[in-house]
Amino acid sequence: MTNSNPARRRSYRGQSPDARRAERRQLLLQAALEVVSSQGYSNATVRSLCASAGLTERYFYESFANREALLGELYQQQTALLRDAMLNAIAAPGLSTEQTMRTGLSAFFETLEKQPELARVILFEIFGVSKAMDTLYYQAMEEFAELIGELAQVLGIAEFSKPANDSMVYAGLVGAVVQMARRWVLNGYHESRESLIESSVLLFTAVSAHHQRQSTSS
Amino acid sequence: MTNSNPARRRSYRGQSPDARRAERRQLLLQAALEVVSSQGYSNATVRSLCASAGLTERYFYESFANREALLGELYQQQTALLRDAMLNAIAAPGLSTEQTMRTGLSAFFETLEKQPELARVILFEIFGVSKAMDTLYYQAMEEFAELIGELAQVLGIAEFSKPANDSMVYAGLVGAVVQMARRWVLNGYHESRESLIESSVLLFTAVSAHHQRQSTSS
DNA sequence: TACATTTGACAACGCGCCATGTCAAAATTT
DNA sequence: AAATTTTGACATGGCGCGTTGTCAAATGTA
Repeated sequence: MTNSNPARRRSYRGQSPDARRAERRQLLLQAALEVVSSQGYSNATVRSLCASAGLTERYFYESFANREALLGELYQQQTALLRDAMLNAIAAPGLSTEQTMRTGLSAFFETLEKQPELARVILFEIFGVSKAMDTLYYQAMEEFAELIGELAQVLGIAEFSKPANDSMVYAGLVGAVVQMARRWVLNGYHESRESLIESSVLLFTAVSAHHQRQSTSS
Repeated sequence: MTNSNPARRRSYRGQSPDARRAERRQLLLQAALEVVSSQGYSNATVRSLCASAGLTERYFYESFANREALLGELYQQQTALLRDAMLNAIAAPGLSTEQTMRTGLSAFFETLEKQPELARVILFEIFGVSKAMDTLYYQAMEEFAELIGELAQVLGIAEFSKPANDSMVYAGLVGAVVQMARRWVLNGYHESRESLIESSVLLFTAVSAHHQRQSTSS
């Protein structure tokens, strides 16, 4: 039995107990990324995850309450990677409206192309796992929509004419880009990344231009 | 044991064996719609489906090979309902481009609002069930995108400037509308249907107008 | 070297489900 | 009424999984 007395905890392989725990946790997350992206969530059993991580079941429950908790962590981790890539891209100073859109979308598709496991988890394997998981997904979609909304504010293209609803339009744009990405991944990245970027920029540009025209013609 | 000799098959309740089979099949499909939309697919076990249909397990396997086959039928049935509603709406003669878009989208959101069980199944419960199920979903999305493409041809707004990809743009539009619908349903249909229609029409109009401008300015 | 902690391999329990089977009661025909 | 088909209620087997537990081997400490 593991001794919980702190005075008795030992170093192993030159690592403290906490460091070993953290390492095992990372191994499990890495294994989850591999197994879930290649075999699907339903085949990512505790046994297969542990086997892939080179650990035994006990260490699974050391770091995670259950399978769902692990996938939740994985999803949040991968979503953060994607979001950060996009935020870093558009943080460059002096970008025009269209350049901002193109840069952000470019980072989005580039990340999905260079990290296909991330793409599978975020775009496909997250669904139908559980209510809590679905909530995570819809929250992430909402966050991306809000990000677009904030950018629209800064870029001065917000507030569409009633009765259209701004945040609904932004949600729609997110849905459009995500659907394009799904199609892209599903077809084995057959089309060029450039093509994806241009198709999505076209949508954003169209909506932006439409807004300009409406607000100047009124 | 059921006698397979046709000469020995009897009428019951004034219905032929085939008619009774068909009725039981419909009962199961109706039960699937209710149970899946209210409890989710994972809770739609063979037992609960049969209990809701007022039948016993044997009759489940009389009409369907397994749970997945039933949900597949259900999905195709509900998707057909939605598609037909839209096709009937835009079949009205003498509609302008914008009227066609508005009419089709109006039928889309109206169907989802008046048939919330259909909405749950089509927009949420279909995911993560199985590979075959996912394929059905992506095929349906592709069909809707192709429908938009055909309409664009007829309305003369197809062929965007390269390197954007037409069918990818159409897929994006489908993704946008579906995402809007999901948000709407998820928030308990809080917004008015009119608002949803206008937000989605805005996207379509923007893309259409963008195309007109690009092709006339070249 | 003696001892305690950590680790890995694996067994074991309980659970729910799918799928099939059993059997008597109900319904219909002859 | 007797015989046969159909039906409904329920039992059973088989399977995989999550989760906990056992125990010896490996690795560290004193």
